Amino acid sequence: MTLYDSVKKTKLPFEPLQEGKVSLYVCGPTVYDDAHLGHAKSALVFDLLRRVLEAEGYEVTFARNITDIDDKIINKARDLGISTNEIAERYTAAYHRDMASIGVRQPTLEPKATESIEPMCEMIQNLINKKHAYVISNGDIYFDTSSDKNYLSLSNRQSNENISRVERVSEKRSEADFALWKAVHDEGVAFDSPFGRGRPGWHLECSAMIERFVSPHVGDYAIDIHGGGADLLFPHHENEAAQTRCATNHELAKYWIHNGFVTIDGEKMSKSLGNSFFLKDALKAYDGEVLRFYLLSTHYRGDFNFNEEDLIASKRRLDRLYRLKKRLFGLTAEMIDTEFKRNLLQALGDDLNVSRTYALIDELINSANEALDQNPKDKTYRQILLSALQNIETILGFGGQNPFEYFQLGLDEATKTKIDTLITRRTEAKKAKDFPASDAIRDELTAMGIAIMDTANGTFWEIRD
RNA sequence: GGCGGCAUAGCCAAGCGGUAAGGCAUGAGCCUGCAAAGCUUUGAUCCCCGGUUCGAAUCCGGGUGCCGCCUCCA
Repeated sequence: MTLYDSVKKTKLPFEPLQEGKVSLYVCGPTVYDDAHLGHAKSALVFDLLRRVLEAEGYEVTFARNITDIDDKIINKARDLGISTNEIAERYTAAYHRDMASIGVRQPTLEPKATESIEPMCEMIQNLINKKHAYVISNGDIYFDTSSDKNYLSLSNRQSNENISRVERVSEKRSEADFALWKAVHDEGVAFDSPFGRGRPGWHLECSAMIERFVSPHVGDYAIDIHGGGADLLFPHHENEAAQTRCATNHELAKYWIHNGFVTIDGEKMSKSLGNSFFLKDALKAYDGEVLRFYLLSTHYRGDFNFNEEDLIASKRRLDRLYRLKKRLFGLTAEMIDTEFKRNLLQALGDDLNVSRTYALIDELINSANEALDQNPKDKTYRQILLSALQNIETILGFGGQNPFEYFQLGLDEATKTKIDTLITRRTEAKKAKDFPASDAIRDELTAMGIAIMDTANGTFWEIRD
């Protein structure tokens, strides 16, 4: 397969460090608030990449960290009058719950910053020994960016001299130098270390965890693929890369993958604009699977402008998949190697070309409906179709629900019973050729937001949006 | 100011030099007691200007317009 490397700025054939194995690390959330649609998009992109790599036969080590200690967490804990642990646990659980609802699988490794202090200290010591880091009088430890001749090569910047001069620390050797360790002298949240009480810098966490928990330690790179949102390229990934390069003498990642932003009305979500859209709120209005299908529907590198019209159009597209699944209902899956699967992997293997992938699915649905109209009883063909749907479910993570329940989500049993009763009465009226009566019942159902469809196998119903 | 991305039918969106995928919406037809679902069908020369080429949405140059990073950020 090929992947677009956002550092080399070109699509490259993917060749893993180790035969048949892939190490993939993605920057996860800082757990101080609920996940928004941007977190969802990023998680979905790398969940898809992981599934595709697995479908290609790779053994994938997929790591996604949890930053569970950070100024934002500390501030929130102070505002709410509870401990940082409570905040971190609350939002870690929320993150897991929200991601599960859109079909994001748990990573194989999920290291937490607070449980990785020791490897971080080891890396700091290493950097100090190699003169890549220095301690200032208050105990803070900084990375010396001038000591890394490749600094800024990742983000392709010329110099960092024109950055804004907020919070000037006079003892820093260069404005570009960043903290590896921040000494804590009061009663604040801190960890014991060989450098005294303090807290680790954010950038350090990823480098140290990768080195300790993820890297297979073969070849010129720590891991195969490092991913994250496009806004992390600088300074976060630049700094990670520098730390790893200087501490270990190998580069951090062979491939860098960055996903585009989710925007609302064309603008990036941010606290200051007040246009954050939390995933949990989206889930109140839309099914998690529909959100997955929608958020995954355009290429991961481009920005994604979230809006309800497109989401509804997207849902209608997914509906077609489930209507086909209805037509196959009752068959037991019996996996057949399909040409469809090869086509699917070929499209996805081209830097996750989901547009082409979705088009393949649409074409499958179209040709399947046509063929089933012609020859509804072709058992072999039906098995092939079912296998294809199974492939979609495994690789793309949607289409796995019971097709009847998919169209009936959110309705209580009493309503469902009422609908069934009305349909039974209508069927009787139809049998008696009492069409005014049967149409009146259909109007009643329509008013309830229910659409019905008569088929050879009986009358089915769906919720209309 | 520095760096980067994007601009394709009403909307979303592929395309990576050889004559514009797919979906949603719309109009028409088939099917249906009538519908729904399904099927068929309807529509763009690709932001503008110049260049390279037998040939460009695709390459080069110059514009215009959006967006992002450079501060915590998926």
